[in-house]
Amino acid sequence: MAEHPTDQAFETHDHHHCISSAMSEAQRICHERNGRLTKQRKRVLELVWKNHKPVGAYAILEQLRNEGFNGTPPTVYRALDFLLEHGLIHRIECLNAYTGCAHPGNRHTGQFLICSRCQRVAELDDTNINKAITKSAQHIDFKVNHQVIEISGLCHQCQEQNKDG
Amino acid sequence: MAEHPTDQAFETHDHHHCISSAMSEAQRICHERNGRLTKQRKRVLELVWKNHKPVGAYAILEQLRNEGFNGTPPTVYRALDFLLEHGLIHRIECLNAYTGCAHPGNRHTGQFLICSRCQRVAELDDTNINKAITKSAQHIDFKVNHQVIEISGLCHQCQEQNKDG
DNA sequence: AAATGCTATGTTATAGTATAACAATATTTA
DNA sequence: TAAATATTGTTATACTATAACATAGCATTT
Repeated sequence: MAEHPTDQAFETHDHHHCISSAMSEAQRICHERNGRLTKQRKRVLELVWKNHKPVGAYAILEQLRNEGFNGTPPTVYRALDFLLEHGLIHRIECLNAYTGCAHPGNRHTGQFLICSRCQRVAELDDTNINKAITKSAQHIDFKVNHQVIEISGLCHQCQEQNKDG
Repeated sequence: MAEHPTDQAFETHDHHHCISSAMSEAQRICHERNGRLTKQRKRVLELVWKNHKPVGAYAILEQLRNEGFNGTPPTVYRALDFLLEHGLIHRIECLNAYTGCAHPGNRHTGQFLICSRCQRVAELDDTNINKAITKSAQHIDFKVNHQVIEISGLCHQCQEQNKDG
């Protein structure tokens, strides 16, 4: 866990690599934990990883239907629940949407920078933020279980483009 | 803004004081800004302040109806929007619920400790958390606009009571 | 007071997000 | 194979939020 772990989501990068790496990681993790990455779950994970923009459950549903999968809300929510449980995706509360986990393995809570212009989300895991929160919680003897940290604003690229437009 | 501003929400306290202080602050702020704290808006604010547990829009709606107010969703959401705009309440994203702002005045973003056992929420405004986030965002040139920081867990009192029960 | 413009509320309908409950099927284990 | 477990199918419904347009209230000017 770096002090300032720059996520590449806001930079130009080969996203195919993100996807394939996420998928093979998912395979590995599920195997390790005896979780079954079924066809539908796998496809939902791929759709979530399509890009770095969080995607809503009903958008996933529509995609699945287009592809001939069975599609009703429970199908999608079950797959999402599975993926959440195994730490393969995160839910972005302020968007009611889901995004691929950048560092899957065990269920953890991330910190998210959300660009309100391009919709991309970068996942951080900044030690200093975690420390500050832990310290503040300890101070009033609050036992932390889960964190939602979602920072909205403008990524570097979108700040530049706003100057142009 | 203290370094560890202990909010009293998790401590036993005279909540009538919270309410009356919140209401008079609201009056003052609205007057200052030429915002109209109408009868309905005022009543919604009171209901939000009923205790330190965030309350959903439809729970407010039901209360209003019981009291003979006109009640449809837009009525409630409009009141909530007004109160949010004037920094008198906060929305808790992970609960889809609303809670009174502990330090009203200008629209700001708080940090919330949410007890998953007693449902009470304490609002913090911890300098170190803010600093850590600012620093992390600056590092990748991300321009922060809004923060959602919601920490779920157990408050001191509920940790104790879990040992008993 | 009447006319005007603005703010707030009323009203109906609908969009968007998520889960309950039970049936059927597939997979693993005994 | 039978029993147990996990996954998926299916229908219905709950919960959260907003769009769109009509009406009413208040403030300012004339």
